[in-house]
Amino acid sequence: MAKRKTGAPVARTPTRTNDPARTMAGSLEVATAEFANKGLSGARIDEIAAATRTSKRMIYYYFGSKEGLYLAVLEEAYRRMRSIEADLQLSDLSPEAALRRLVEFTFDHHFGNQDYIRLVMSENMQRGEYLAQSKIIQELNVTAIEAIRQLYDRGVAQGLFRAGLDAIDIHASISALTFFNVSNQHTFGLIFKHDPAADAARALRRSNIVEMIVRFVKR
Amino acid sequence: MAKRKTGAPVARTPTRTNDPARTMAGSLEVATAEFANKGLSGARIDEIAAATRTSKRMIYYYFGSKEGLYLAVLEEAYRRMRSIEADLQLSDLSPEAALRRLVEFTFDHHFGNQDYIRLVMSENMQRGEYLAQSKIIQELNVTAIEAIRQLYDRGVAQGLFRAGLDAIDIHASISALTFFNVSNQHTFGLIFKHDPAADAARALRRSNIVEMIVRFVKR
DNA sequence: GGCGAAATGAACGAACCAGTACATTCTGCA
DNA sequence: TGCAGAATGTACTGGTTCGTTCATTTCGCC
Repeated sequence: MAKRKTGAPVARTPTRTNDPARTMAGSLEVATAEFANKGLSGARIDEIAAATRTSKRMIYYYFGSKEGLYLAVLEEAYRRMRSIEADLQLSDLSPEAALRRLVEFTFDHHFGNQDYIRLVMSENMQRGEYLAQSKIIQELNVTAIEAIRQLYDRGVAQGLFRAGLDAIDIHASISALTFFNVSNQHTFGLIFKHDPAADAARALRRSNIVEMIVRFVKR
Repeated sequence: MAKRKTGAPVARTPTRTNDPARTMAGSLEVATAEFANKGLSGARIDEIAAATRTSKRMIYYYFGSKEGLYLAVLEEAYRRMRSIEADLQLSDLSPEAALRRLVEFTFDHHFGNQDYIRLVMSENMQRGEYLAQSKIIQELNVTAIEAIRQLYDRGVAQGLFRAGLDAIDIHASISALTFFNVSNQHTFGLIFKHDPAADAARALRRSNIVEMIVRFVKR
């Protein structure tokens, strides 16, 4: 468990090990969970520091302020999201299959990354104030839109999809349906179907969402 | 502007007027805006008090704690929402017309009550912790579901809608599409179509959402 | 018209929390 | 191998914020 630099002087009491990269990465990871759980104003720097291998002093050293840390967390979350989304290979599927796969993937992905969802919710509560400061965000949704546009255009060309739709609009619908499913699970799911067969209910919801999008696009 | 109880003694300097109902109502109104704007942890009791005709002392007198005030705000918001939703007269429209009207209404209503949306977002950030304490909430969505179920059953009976769908699921989709349109406007709208012709874009979005729901339900 | 309870006002306190001053240790490089 | 700058530890502070204490005024009611 104890970590000791090889060849480090045996003397000296607990020798410190400088590792900026680890320090920053560790802070970011803990901060992501904290901000996702409690939002910007609810999060506590002291708590983040306590859960880290490092100290509050270091967080301010690297990120400057609570807001700076929050912005770094946000950017990192978006970055991660984009890198995953890029992996989808839609071009070698038929338009409809590609669309189904995209929706299914988005649904699963949102469900599997609730911290990301909560960060986005939090940022919307701040009216996008911090996101507006960041360049990196702009690129994210644009690539998602592009994927849809290509797939959609193929579908129209083949006479499978009806023409005149907007890729942005389709993207908005997919996001809305899959995002809400996670973001509002507490106020919405509170009323009905609780735990019993939650997996089955989710699978049903998933297929309904796919169906809804496909029906909207098809001729 | 100055208020003076009729027949009150003319002597005495600024005579106080006890008015519990006004005090509570005023506090609730201001608190609603504050909580909607900044969330539970971001809101400040002192700021709420400062914006009221009354004092912080009174807020604690009536609501006990910050959380108590928050819960009262939440319940009041839900109550108001329910009373408005009940006004919809769907039974004398054809099933499809009724469905369209319901979706349009929900869309407009969410757009016009952004404080409510933000309160719900906030509550989801708290994982529904406070909503769970409240009885009144349960009833709200149930009536909305009932309205859909009736309309849907009529449509199925007339052979217009396909059978086998779940009213809750339809409600989820309507809510998701219309809620997201407001809740995520900042992180989503940031990238594309800004102010120019925002109204036109919203109208288009609205009709697309209606279309999507109708297509999903129809045979 | 007076009495007890409800309602209100002003100021205070104790905890909390973002951010910092000061001192020390490590590390790459000359 | 020694030094300059980067990285880190400790302890503190100044302001904020929820909640309360103490005292007073108003109101319903008999």
